[in-house]
Amino acid sequence: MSLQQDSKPRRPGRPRSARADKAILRATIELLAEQGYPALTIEGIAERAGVGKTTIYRRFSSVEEIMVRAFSEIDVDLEIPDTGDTLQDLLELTAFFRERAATAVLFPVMSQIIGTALTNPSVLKAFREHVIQPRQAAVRQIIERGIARGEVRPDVDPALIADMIPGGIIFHKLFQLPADAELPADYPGRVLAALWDGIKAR
Amino acid sequence: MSLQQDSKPRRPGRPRSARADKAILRATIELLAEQGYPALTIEGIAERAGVGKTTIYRRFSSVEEIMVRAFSEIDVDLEIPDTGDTLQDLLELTAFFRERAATAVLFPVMSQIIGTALTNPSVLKAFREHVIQPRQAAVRQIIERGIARGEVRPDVDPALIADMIPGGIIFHKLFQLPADAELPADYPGRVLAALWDGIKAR
DNA sequence: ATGTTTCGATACGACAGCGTATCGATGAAA
DNA sequence: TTTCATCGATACGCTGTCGTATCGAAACAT
Repeated sequence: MSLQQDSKPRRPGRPRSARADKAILRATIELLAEQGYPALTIEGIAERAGVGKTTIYRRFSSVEEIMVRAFSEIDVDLEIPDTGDTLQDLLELTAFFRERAATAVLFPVMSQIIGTALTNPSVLKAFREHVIQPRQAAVRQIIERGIARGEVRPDVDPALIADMIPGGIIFHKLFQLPADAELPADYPGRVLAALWDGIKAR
Repeated sequence: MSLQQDSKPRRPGRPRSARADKAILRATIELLAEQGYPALTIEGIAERAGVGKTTIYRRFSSVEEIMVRAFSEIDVDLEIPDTGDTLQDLLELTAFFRERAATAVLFPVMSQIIGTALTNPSVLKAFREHVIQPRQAAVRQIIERGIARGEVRPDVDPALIADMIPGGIIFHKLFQLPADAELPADYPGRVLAALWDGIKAR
């Protein structure tokens, strides 16, 4: 038995192109963000990625599979603020959320995922795991740190706050702002002003 | 000039069927909620409504037009609680939101609208005007009443609260709960517990 | 050099939904 | 009774996407 048996089976022939891999995933995210799920066809992805349909079908068997993979590859360049002050940490994290909600990619992608969730639960699942959960974990961690330091009331549910901060932001952008408008820069501060007195230690 | 000139032009021939009108709009909402936007085709609506395609094309020129009309017809059976106590009013209204979010119709329809908004802004607009705005106005009215009574801090922004309450609920249901799960009955109370100390008068 | 696999490109038949046209029947006004 | 738009039903050609097959060129191991 070779020691490399399952780590590097090394099949013969021309290796799969890593370039094509990236181009497919990139084209998928971009198409989804720019033109929406209905435009996300195999042929459309292939054309945008500069790749043959064959190359896609050799890797994936459906658009949904490509999306799931694309979300798995999203880099979570998410740093959890740690200034020593809970309110300041929350402010910085919320400002980061606002900045990302303004991004030309993340917000439209999320909207498409929401719409598609009814018929594609696996796509929603991947988005939850790779995009939503890290962000919510960041909120929870800050709150838990605050509780440990005595800055936050111990009976505050971190998960609830992790719903309300992004929930408020997303709702505002979805249903209040014009489609092309950005969230006001003072919105994070206003959200936290409404919440902080309810959760801070007394 | 006839006095009835523009109120009842009364064209000759067989009148449009009000029965068909209702069946089309009803089938549209149901199809959207059950199978999603991709399944919302003219032929699908016609079949479900028990109506000929001709009958639809005589009234609408696209699926989007039907959706806009369908939202305009949604009955806003929304009563604004008025118990004399602001927190109690908010609790009752939030409980109503929770109940509706559990509905088999409203929540999935909203999800489809969000997904479709990128390519169909007019549909989003109609949904905002006929579904979202009345609900947000209810929150705002309760808050403003509370401010007038001195129960709520005068510097609280009613619109912000009107974002955060439904935003938190929707976010939780979208990204936290399993697809078929209902919001816990105590969720409204927990949302308000987090907010109330931040907005109540001191 | 040879063998094997992937590359991008292209062609194929199948299918679904589009928007239009046409049908005889229906319902209300004149 | 006559007139006429609407009724549900059905057929039409068009288009876009599907998934598959096939091509010669390219890439890597032996």
